[in-house]
Amino acid sequence: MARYNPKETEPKWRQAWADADSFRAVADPARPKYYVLEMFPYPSGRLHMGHVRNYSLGDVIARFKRARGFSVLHPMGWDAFGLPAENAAMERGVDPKAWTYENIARMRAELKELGLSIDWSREFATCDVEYYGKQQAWFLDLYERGLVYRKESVVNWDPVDQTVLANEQVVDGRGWRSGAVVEKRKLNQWAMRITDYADQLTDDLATLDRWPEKVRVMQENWIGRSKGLKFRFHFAGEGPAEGLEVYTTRPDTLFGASFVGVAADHPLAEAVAAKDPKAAAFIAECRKGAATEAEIETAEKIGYDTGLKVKHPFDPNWELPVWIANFILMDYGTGAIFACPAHDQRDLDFARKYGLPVKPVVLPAGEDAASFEVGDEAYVGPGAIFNSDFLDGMDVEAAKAAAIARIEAQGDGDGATVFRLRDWGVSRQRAWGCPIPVVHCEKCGVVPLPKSALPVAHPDDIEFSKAGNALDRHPTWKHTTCPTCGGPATRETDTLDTFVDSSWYFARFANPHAEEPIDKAAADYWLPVDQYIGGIEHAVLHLLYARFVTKALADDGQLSVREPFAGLFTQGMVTHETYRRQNGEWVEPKEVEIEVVGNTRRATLGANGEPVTIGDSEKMSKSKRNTVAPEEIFDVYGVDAARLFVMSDSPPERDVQWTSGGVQGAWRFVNRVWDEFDSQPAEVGAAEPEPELRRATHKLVKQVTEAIDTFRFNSGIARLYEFLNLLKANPAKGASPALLAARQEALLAFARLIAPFTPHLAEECWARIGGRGMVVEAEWPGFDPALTEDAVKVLPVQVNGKRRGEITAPAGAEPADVEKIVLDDPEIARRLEGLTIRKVIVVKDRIVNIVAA
RNA sequence: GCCGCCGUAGCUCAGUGGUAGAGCGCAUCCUUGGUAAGGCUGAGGUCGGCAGUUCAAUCCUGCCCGGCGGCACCA
Repeated sequence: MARYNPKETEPKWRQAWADADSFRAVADPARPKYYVLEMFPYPSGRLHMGHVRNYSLGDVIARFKRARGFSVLHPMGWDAFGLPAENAAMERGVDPKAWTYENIARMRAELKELGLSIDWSREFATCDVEYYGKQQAWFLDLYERGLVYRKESVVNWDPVDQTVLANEQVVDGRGWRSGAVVEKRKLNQWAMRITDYADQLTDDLATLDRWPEKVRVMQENWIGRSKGLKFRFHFAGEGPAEGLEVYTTRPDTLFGASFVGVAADHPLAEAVAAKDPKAAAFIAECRKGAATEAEIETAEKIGYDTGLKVKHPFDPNWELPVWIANFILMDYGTGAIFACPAHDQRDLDFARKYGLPVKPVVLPAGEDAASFEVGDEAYVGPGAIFNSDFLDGMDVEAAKAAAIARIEAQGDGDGATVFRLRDWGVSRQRAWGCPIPVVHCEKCGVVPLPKSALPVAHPDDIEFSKAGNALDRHPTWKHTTCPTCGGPATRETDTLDTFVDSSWYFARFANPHAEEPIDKAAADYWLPVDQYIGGIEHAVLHLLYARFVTKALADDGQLSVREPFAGLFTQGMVTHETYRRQNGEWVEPKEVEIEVVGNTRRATLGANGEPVTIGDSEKMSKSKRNTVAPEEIFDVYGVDAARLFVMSDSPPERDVQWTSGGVQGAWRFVNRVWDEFDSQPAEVGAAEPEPELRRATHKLVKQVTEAIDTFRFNSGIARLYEFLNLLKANPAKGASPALLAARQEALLAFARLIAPFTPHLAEECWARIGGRGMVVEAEWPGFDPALTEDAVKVLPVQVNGKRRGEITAPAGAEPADVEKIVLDDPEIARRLEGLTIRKVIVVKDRIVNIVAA
């Protein structure tokens, strides 16, 4: 009996797959296609357990679908532009390009060691000039279509990274990478008109039925579509001639209006402040506070009465005061509102504070119009409109429509849809990114380059010793000539947000060597991605941008699909216990020794026996030092054990806690599986297989197949563990020919069932028992539904709901026959002594319950 | 405040309207030429709490408690 040795076995099979070119994706019209993609990694230089989990999950799907006859595309690439390379350049004086490609080489080797079924012939990095040059080409196409534009705008400026951030990259007022408090700056910026697609991006979420509900809700909230009315108030007396435009989603409550409010940054507020020092002081106060989201949320509502009045749109004799209020946002709607305190909590808080009228106009069902009052809580529910002239008696929706119609007829405004989503600012003041292919000419202004001038590549000698944009500092690179007039011009030195790089890479994988950015025929075959896998942290960043770019490129005729990812799976994190010394320093798991006494665990520092505090299990991170290096695990237990463990211990969407005991358990399983295959004799004869094991095998195939289909990988693995115990209970040693035959059938199935999880072990086992070819070429095992059911059922017998015994009956036995067996059973009869049977409930093949008194 | 997920053995998690499961850990024993290893056996659970529906609830329904995540002055 030879011990299983992954160090020899695993590289051997990886070489065999490579030699056979097993994972090359081939567009085969005779077979259905399946595109599996995991979010591509940033090449930090080292693989972490999160990668191991992410790519193992995708590999299970890819191998499973291949075995089921699909033509599978499972590619890999590198999200390779970005700040870490520039930081490394600044800190260590290395060249960012060389640094990045060295990291890629290291990580590629590690990923290959994982034994992933990837078509490496399609690999590319976003920093390859062959890739970003194509990105420049479609950037120009979108510029042509008016989807890319330049504007001066107030932007989020990260003072640490010295670059602009998109709204999506600002979290709680801080840069998502640097954590620095973001400042506001006015800059000339490139932007993409994602807002042109806001409606489609919202509507099409409904078609993404294989996305997690959670992600769809997050995107819907982020886009924030609302339908309402934009209209103008006319001033009574003093005030700008053009009036004051407001936006509302509640035109039905117009007769409950109490005042009109504008944001502190609103032009009207600024105009008032120019003449009124008190107003100026108030605005200054509004600007002072409100640095972080948390402060904005808790800030008290304050306001300033400008003294201006506007006329109510439906009653020229009714005048409303105009206030400046801190709770109104300039960058949403028109920065001005009409307030109906009875039916909006913010307006109500404000009205109560400043003694403004509160007039209810929506009457909840069951309330009386004469007595209904609003106290400290605004009524926002449905009801009948009252106190509202021509709207009286209508429900909320009808009144909205009627009010909008009246305003439109008066020429004061129109029904409008407003979004929270802003255009996507894509300029970054960084050198290590995709250069924006335009020049600035003194005579012609901003001039896009012709495609013949592409790619616009980086210079090789960028100098990174200082912060800021090294591309802009370069002595010669930016100086060029204008393609229009031939005069002197300077290149744009901003580069594109790296989220642009990742917004179309999945389409490039269809044919990464194509002349055009996207090989349409290839993309038509492979897209959309059937199963996309990655972390939930990209729910509104990458996943929204990729959807937008897909739609924009589809409208430009470069793609046929309008959604890039038909299925999305968001996997959980890999966590580990945290350990701290008495002085609070974090300690790495490998420095800690754990002692188990009964049910309590004690930790000490291996080096000196100092006690260590065991903390919660948290996401593996450098800062808390609770990481486990994949390569060290591979070295001790092999790749298969590591893959198996990250998938066995939790459902894929949940966090998985890494423990040394857990991986040892997986390692033992690997060995026990091998023992079982190794114990099977080479010649098993041709006997009729023993039926019990045979049934168990078919049941197993059914269960594991369904578990993989529904992303319950841990559950499938649990079934495999159980089945191995069953095989051990039916050993080859001393087995009858019938049992040996059943074992052979079981093992042939088992090797294929474990292949998606532990592919190297599967090959070794398959070869050991004489499987034909390699497992990667074998069909997924089928099962006979009739054999997944037991021939004889053990039925528990309950008396008054409590288990009192069991009987055996043939599968599918009729209730009357079962009842007879039960009543003939002496043990049951004893339990029923002195009782009258009122009812016997027989659930076919499941259970019997006797109700007796 | 709103929405979602979760609560089952000491730990991490499966599971089902009808006999409560796995891995790890723990205990006993065996093996001592797989040996910083292997194997056998076992203990351990009012399935978060309280009601309801049902012949029968860990599972369905409602309320409550606890944990996690997302959104939130968006008119």
